[in-house]
Amino acid sequence: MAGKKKSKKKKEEDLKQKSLFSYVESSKSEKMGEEEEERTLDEETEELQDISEEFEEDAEMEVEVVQDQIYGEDIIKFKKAKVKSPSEIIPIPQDLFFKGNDKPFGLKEGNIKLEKISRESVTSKYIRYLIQKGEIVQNLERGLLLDVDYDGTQNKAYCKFYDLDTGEVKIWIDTTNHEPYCLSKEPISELKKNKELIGYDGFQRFEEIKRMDLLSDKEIKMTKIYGKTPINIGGSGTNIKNILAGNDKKAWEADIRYHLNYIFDRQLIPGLIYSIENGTIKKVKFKESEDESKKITQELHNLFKDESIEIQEFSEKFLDIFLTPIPDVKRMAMDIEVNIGEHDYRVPDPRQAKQEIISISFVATDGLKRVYILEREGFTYSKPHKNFPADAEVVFYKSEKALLTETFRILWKYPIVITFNGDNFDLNYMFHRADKLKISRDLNPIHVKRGFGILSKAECDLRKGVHIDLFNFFFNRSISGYAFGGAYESSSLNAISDALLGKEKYQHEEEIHEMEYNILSWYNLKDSLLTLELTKFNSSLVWNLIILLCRITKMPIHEMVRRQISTWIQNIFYFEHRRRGFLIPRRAEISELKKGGFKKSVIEGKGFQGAYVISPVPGIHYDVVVMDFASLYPSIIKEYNLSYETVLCPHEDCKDNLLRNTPYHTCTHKMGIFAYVVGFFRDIRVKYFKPKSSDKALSEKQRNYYNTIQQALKVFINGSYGVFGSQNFPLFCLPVAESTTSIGQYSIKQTIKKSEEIGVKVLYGDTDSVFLLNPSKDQMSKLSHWSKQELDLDLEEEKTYQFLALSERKKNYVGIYKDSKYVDIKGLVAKKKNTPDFIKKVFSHLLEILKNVTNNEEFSKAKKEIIEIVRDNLKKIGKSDAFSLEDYAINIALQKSLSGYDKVIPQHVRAALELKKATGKEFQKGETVTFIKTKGGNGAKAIELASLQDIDIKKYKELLRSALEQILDALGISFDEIKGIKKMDAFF
DNA sequence: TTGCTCTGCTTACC
DNA sequence: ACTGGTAAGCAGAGCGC
Repeated sequence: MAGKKKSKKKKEEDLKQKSLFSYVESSKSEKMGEEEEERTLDEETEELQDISEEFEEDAEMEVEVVQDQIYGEDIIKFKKAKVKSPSEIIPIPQDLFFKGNDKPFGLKEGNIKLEKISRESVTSKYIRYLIQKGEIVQNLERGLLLDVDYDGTQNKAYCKFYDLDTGEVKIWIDTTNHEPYCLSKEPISELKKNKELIGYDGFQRFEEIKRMDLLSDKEIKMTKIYGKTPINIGGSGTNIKNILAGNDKKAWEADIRYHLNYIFDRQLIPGLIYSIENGTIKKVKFKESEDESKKITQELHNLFKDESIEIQEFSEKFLDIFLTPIPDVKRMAMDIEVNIGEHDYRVPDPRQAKQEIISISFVATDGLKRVYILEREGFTYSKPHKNFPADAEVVFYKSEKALLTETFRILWKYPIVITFNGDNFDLNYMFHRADKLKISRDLNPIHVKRGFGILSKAECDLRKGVHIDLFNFFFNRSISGYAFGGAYESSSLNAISDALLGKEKYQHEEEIHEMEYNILSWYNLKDSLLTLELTKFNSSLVWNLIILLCRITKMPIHEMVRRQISTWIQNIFYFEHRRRGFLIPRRAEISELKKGGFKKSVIEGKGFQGAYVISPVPGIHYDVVVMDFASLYPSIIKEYNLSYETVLCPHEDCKDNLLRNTPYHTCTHKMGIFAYVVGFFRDIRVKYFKPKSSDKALSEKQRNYYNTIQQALKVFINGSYGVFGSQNFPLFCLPVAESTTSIGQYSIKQTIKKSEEIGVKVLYGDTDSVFLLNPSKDQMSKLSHWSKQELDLDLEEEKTYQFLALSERKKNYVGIYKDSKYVDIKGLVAKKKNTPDFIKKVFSHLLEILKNVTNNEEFSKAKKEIIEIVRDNLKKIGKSDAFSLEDYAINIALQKSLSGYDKVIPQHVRAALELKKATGKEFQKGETVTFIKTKGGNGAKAIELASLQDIDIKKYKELLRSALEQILDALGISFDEIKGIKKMDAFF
């Protein structure tokens, strides 16, 4: 137990003030007891944690107690349930069975007759049904805008609003007569000569308009070419874009999907609140009259009063996305279990939907807790599992068709449905399974869309409600990395709920298909409980984050949760272009005008040169202060006015306004679009929401909310530079990326120079930081002031190490914080997740000893101990009583699919292939293979197939040696000296 | 077979 | 549809001896 606790604690430190998670952890204990719901759930987990107790009463289970080698805990493993003789089988009580329900639902409700339209999407049909029923919303007081999409049958955009007064989803169809279009720089008179265009069936009409062309910094006349449908603009096959291209003419803004275009033109902000009056939508202004919001508005106005007019104007326009309170909504989580055959390790294919669905659970914010279970032969009824909540119900079904039909009834009812991996599994599976079971499509609430791109992952939406697949959201690299600070290592429900909620899934040894009803129902319900809880914990932090991200990105919820940072940022900038009447440039326009490439990258094959890493001064250092530039790249982008239109701008008088350390100049007339958008996000976060998030004068709930905003902003601030530097970003501009990093290099190099000038030794630094040897307060403030003055950047004190061990390796060090004594390990092999546990254990042992070192005398003492430990452990490798098989396990992720390895076949791939052959287990891209290094054969064996005798002792000794060498190096201990006793004596 | 270099692959840091 | 570059370290592959 001790070991586990420690690792948790380290994590906390790591994340301090870096993630939402840190906030979660610290606030959890205070909060308990405050909220009724939270408490019951926590109690449940308490009970859950004691699994041993839980199963002592269960006579059918054979319990095996194993000493866990990693944490020294007693882990209980369950053996398969014993096979029962038929006489033991207890029937399910009749009153627990589903009793039938004839009430019509879905499109069957209301006796509406709809004509058939071929190739119509299921959602389009539903919208026709609503139209005929007169249920398209015309009046709505307060609706949270969740989704915007395009309906092919009506050829119009439509919106899904969550009615805050009734908790229902209301669908509204565009009443503004918005039409699909693209732009051309040709005048109408020229375009009229294009017979192909004029004669094209999808062509509608021309309109002369004006746009600001940022690249030339001129307002230009353009022609808006309207098409009949979005497909006529830039779909596949013949369309206006292609007709223009065929005539050597170019189309602008033709590749933007219609519903996004609609959002841009109408300046809709998903996640904000709208009213509808006689079919017309209007944004509901947040109540400025309230004292609190008045105060905040005033504070924010003051904050930006000295900034550029671009930033002031932008902030004016978008303050309400942060200030409008986020309503909590009614929502339901669900999860299904299917009957996977014995020894079948493959994930069932949702499109085939071959296996029967045996259990479905529902948990909702309105208190619903329910499991539908299919009656199957050979399974025994018993009273509910001990931890099964008293307020949850179980309903048994004799037929799978009835079970699924009743599930659909529930799905139509809830406005928001939360799943974990519902896109690729649950919803997808149910949709196809329903077809197989011949359940009418009119009852089926699910809309399966083929995803875009080569991978073409499925996207499952609801015809009426809104589906949020949390897997998608948590899997998002920016969310896991920036918002949650890497708190969870894999994007499994188990890992995420463990990390964020401190709760785990129900652990099971038996296969799902052989679980008794009581186990199955609890297992199934637990998943839904966790899934819903993930959106509810910490005052609905995740839900708030989702809505906030919709507001910032201006993306409909269904799209926001499924796209990555690059699409988010792209959308923000497209929206902003349209808002200000700027023409969205074509990718090629930028790259032809602004070629760049003045310096090669350090690593071959990379697009441009990146950051500078200072060579460390090896050895032991005491009292090392780390100073770093606060969000270096975003600051540079703002302060140096970097944007695709400002860098290498066309103005003659800007040409001598050279950017430091680059051959490029930047604009002196206007602030660039990248610069003011990123600048605004950065400023409002650093100067306002971040301080507010830890302002003790505020209530915890308020701080919580500010923290969520602050984290959401961080996602964009940290992600923006990476996106700007990506060739795939449509506004990519190489000189912008190069200038950002080049100015960064300049800044850190100048800082080293300056430090040395004022007599401070720089020991190390990476990208945006300098490690200073025992600087005085005065020296530090001197540096800070100098940086603000000379570089326009904030250089701040970040942390102090009482002890720092550097080797000659970059990105590798061990330091101990001065105040908290927290051990900060960077880069060392022992920290990597592919390092065997036994090495990590030895390593942490060494660190325990180093923890107390504050001077050289203590250090010599520690040295002796360390040598003993290392020698001792080297001997232990391979001894049967020393380490377990799991201790030797190496975890390596597959970066590609198994078949993608054509050049070399690494160990983990060989192990995976062997396991696949032996058991049929398929490994997907991104999955982690756990294997052991073995003597002979493959050199590697999946842990499932290996035993302790197989391990390659020599290899493991070698691994331990090299892992420890990294730290021993810095401590001035050579490995040979540890091995030889004679030399050891000489050493001391 | 051994030693060496180069490259592929994975994971870390910022 | 897809955020960036820099660095370390292991292991496979190829090659000359």
